[in-house]
Amino acid sequence: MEDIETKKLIPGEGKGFTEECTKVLLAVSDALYVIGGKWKLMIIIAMARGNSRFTELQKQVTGISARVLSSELKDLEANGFIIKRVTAGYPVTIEYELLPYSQTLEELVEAMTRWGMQHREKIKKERSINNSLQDTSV
Amino acid sequence: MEDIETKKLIPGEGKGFTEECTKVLLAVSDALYVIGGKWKLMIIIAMARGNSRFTELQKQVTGISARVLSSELKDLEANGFIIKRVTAGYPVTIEYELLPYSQTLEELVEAMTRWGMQHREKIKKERSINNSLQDTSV
DNA sequence: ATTAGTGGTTACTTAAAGGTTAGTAGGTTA
DNA sequence: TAACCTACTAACCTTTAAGTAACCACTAAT
Repeated sequence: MEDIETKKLIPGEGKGFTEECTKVLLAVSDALYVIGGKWKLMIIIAMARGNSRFTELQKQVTGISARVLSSELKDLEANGFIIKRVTAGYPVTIEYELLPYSQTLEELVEAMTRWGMQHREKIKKERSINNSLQDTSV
Repeated sequence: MEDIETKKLIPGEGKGFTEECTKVLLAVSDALYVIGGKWKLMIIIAMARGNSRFTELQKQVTGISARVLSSELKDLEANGFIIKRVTAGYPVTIEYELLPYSQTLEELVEAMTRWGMQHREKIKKERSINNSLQDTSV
């Protein structure tokens, strides 16, 4: 896919293309470190779709518990993706808002969404083929 | 970002834009389920860069243990990303090859790589700003 | 006064992921 | 023959992620 031309071997280093590969590997593991895990992207997506209250998020992101949502929101705030906004008033309202930095994830989220949809389709097709071929097996 | 027009509430369902959001959420969680975790993408990247032997992969994907590499390779094979090829010969050689389906991940991997690099830069900048502002704090 | 909802926190527990060490079965090197 | 390399696997242990349940402070309705 990519062309391998640099190939400047450090004396003592193994066979070729280690450095360029290592850079990519590092970047991907950085990304996974910050937005990996089951919930972080899901919360950001739900927020991008208009959910900003704690209970809204808990309903939209099905399966998440209050404890996990709470701690994930703190992580996301610490990493500069969201901000917690407390509005004083008769009922104090708390809202979570996306910060501009969360928009840098758009491309990634879209790519992941496309791939996930595509993959689900693939699995569905495979299952139907398998079912029609061997229907009697356990 | 996206326009909200469908809004066909199922009677009994909550307030708006739940379905479109749910689709995206489902797709993303599907993707995370298959390629999430610390290692799967890293292994695919290392393979795309020319590594095909077990020990090569273990060297390139720094930090992975033999046990984990072995089980991840099995997962990747079961999901149709790679194939294990055993070549009979005086020393039997075992090679792992990417299957065409792994190419569907290209867009996603590129997006993740770009984001990861960008993020590392951001952190670096933030750290240098903080250091120059308050250097004496604990 | 009781009940219910919001927005959490804390403590406890379980489940999953990953690491460590050792060992095996084959082959090669010296 | 000993020591080392490849490609693992098994057993065991630690760490992290996530789930459960209870509880708190506040509001609002009955």
